[in-house]
Amino acid sequence: MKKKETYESKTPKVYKSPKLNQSNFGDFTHTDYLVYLMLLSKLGGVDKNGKYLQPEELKREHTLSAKEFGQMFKVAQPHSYVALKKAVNKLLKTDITVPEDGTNSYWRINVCSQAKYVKDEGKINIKFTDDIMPYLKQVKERFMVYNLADISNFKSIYATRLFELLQEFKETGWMIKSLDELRHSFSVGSKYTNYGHFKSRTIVPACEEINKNYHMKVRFEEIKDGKSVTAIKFIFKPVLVLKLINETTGETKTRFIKHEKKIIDITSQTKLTKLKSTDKKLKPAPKKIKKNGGWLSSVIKFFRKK
DNA sequence: AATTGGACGTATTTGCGACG
DNA sequence: CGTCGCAAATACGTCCAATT
Repeated sequence: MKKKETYESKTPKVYKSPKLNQSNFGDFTHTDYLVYLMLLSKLGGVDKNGKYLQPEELKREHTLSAKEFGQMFKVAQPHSYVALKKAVNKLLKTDITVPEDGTNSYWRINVCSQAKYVKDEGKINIKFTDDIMPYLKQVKERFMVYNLADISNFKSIYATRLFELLQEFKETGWMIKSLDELRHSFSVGSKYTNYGHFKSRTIVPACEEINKNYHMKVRFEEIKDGKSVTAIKFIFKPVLVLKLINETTGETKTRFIKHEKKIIDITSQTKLTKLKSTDKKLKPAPKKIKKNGGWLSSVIKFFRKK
């Protein structure tokens, strides 16, 4: 029954460097963005030993079918074709903007150099550019990976983006972003110049939607400089990190205890009023796990300095 | 004078079924 | 697999009155 040497993860995962994660994606609609993410999930990967593949080893050309897209995001059949078609246009026309380290400059890069919609087969072929590859380099520090399925229930792009941003800090439990950074990552452009509008139309609904789907308890505080808000501090339940040590071999492993997914009652889904804080608490992670084939584990929390 | 929050009308997206 | 077209849901721009 057990299968070894899997090259492709059964659950599609998105691999990104923080910079790519923080990038601005122009005028992608939510569906365009999902197509882009799904393509990214085909790009990254691990080898048979579970090691991340480095850019040189990655395949550049990928195919995405309307069917698999529809299944992943529960998009009705006819619509997924249209979605792919439109996304092809966007992917070719739009470039993404990535902040450069230590400066206020931005790089604008194209995601793909070729894209085609294969008629009668309902799929797209795209070829990623050289420019995006460095951002897929798997460096240990804060490299982020998450399951595509994790975001499949989000309806708004801001929820998706906020969720992605929070993934970088999932072990920390909080994240501070300046308004400018947020506006950049949310790609709002010149929209919502009024802070109140920005808040009520992006930050608040995004937090609500994430909490609707996960026991994550995201909330935020406004950080003010004088009277005006300049940054937002997001606070949420961090994931637990289990460090496993094999006493006999001295080998170590790391396990993450993710946020529990909420089960959404489909019957009441149409009009979800604000969820009361009767949410079940996260199952407390065991402080000690019994010896299990030589693996002894203890809970270690990691803190990261900002 | 400049900022904010609410409200409202319009434009854009999305969901869905019929159908070829 | 793919098109069409309509209805519902969201997103967005803008105006206005209250606030500082």
